[in-house]
Amino acid sequence: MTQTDSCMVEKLSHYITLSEDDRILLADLEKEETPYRRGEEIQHRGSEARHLFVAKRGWTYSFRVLQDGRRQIVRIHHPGDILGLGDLALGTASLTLRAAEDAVLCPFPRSALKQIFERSPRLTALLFSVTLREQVALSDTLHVIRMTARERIAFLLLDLRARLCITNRHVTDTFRMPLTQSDIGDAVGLTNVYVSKVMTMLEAEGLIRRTGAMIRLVDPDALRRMCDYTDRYRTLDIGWFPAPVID
Amino acid sequence: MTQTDSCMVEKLSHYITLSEDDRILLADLEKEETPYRRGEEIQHRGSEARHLFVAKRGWTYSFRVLQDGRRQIVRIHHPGDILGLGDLALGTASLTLRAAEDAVLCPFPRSALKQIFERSPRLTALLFSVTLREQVALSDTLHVIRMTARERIAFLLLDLRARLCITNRHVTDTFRMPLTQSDIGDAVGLTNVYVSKVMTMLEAEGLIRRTGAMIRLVDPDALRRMCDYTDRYRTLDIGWFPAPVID
DNA sequence: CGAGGTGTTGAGAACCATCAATTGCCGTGG
DNA sequence: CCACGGCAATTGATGGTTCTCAACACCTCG
Repeated sequence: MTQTDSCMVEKLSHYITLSEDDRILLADLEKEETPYRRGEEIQHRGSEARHLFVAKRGWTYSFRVLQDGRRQIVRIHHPGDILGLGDLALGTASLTLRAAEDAVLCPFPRSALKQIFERSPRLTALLFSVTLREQVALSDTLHVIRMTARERIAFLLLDLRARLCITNRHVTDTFRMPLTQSDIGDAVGLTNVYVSKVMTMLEAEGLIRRTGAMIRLVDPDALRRMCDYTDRYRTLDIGWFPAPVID
Repeated sequence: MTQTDSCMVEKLSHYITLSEDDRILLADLEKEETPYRRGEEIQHRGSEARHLFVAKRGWTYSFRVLQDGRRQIVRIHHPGDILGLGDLALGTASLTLRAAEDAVLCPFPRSALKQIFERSPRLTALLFSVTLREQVALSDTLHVIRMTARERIAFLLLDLRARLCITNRHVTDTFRMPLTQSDIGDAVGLTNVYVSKVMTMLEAEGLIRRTGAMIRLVDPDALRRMCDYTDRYRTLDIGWFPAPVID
């Protein structure tokens, strides 16, 4: 039972040692499973945000449609992420959530968070920190969206890789990319046409290598210098956390 | 002593009734005061984020410098805001913090948060929610930065007004704007030159009116339609909050 | 009175968008 | 097995929004 079959627990254990009670609280979030097909809408902007989700399998993303029809993808979600937290403060979904490929999510009610807040200050602090880091990631996106197209693409690739490394330690420089070029464009503020042109250029320059749905960062250091990338996911400052509750 | 002389307490009281212990916990954050001069740097990106701040007087902003020297202002802070929360997860400041005008901040150590997490789940939930809303605000910024220059400026003005309304109920359509046009440009991804051109246009069209440092939104509805603005600050969903602790 | 910051205005250039056409791939159905 | 449709990616020509550079007016403050 202490065996980890949840990528969320695995992801969180990367930062602190979870108590038995913490694991029980977290297991509660993954009781239920719902599958979604590629392209399917999971939650619509404006709808009541009744529950949150733990991502179990497959990539998903949150986006918003501009008045002229273009999309802005705000965040790409991976297995182990908690989805819909941002809307907790509003009660209404501020973004539309969609499956980028076939995916499985675990919906859970908001009251489950109440349990966590009341029973484990330490786990609460961890969830708080993870949320804060998402915020930093958003401000990074805001920063990179003002750079040139090349730099934006480089940033996106490095960031995806860094995030995949947390749950999957043996991800090094090659990973699977289930997003279309339109998705990529909507994430960094470019058209699919220009994404194609830039990626073709990057490949011609020997910085990346594409084979099917796999992508390889041939020269990650060059990419990093290009867009001034810093990995936000490797560590988390837990110095200020409350001590574990003594049972 | 229950008299509110803190704009942070006033801001938070806008959403829930604070217990006596909550007020004590919050008062602890504002024990110390530090003044800053207009343009002065409060915290530098990369430095150790030793403490957080409560903004007491004056506008400040967090920004990051691009490789070519341009700035991206990520967030504009008003009195009553808590500054530096985002960096709590990293231990290092991810953004530089600067005073947009003469300002007074209250620095407090991270351990003060530990107190709050341990003693008041309800106040913790409130701080968590306020943070989540900042996150939504950031995703709004990401959204608006893909629109045209006119729309970006309209959004910024509406957003500033909505935020000022929380602490200052009688702010209606006229408010003081201490930011330079360079600041405004850096906040929404434009040059000071273009900000000037757009604002001159907006004024010629009768949408806004400038007199000195004051700005008046003459036709807020037209501005709202223009950039699809929604006010995030009026309410907060507190339905899931833990119950107050019984003393 | 001079200096520096702030805002305004104009001319030209750049980056990326838009539009359009083509290729390749895959799953579907005849 | 092949024809077909649709999606994804590619490539080229043209154009627009905003940037860059530059000059000037205004105000405040030393």
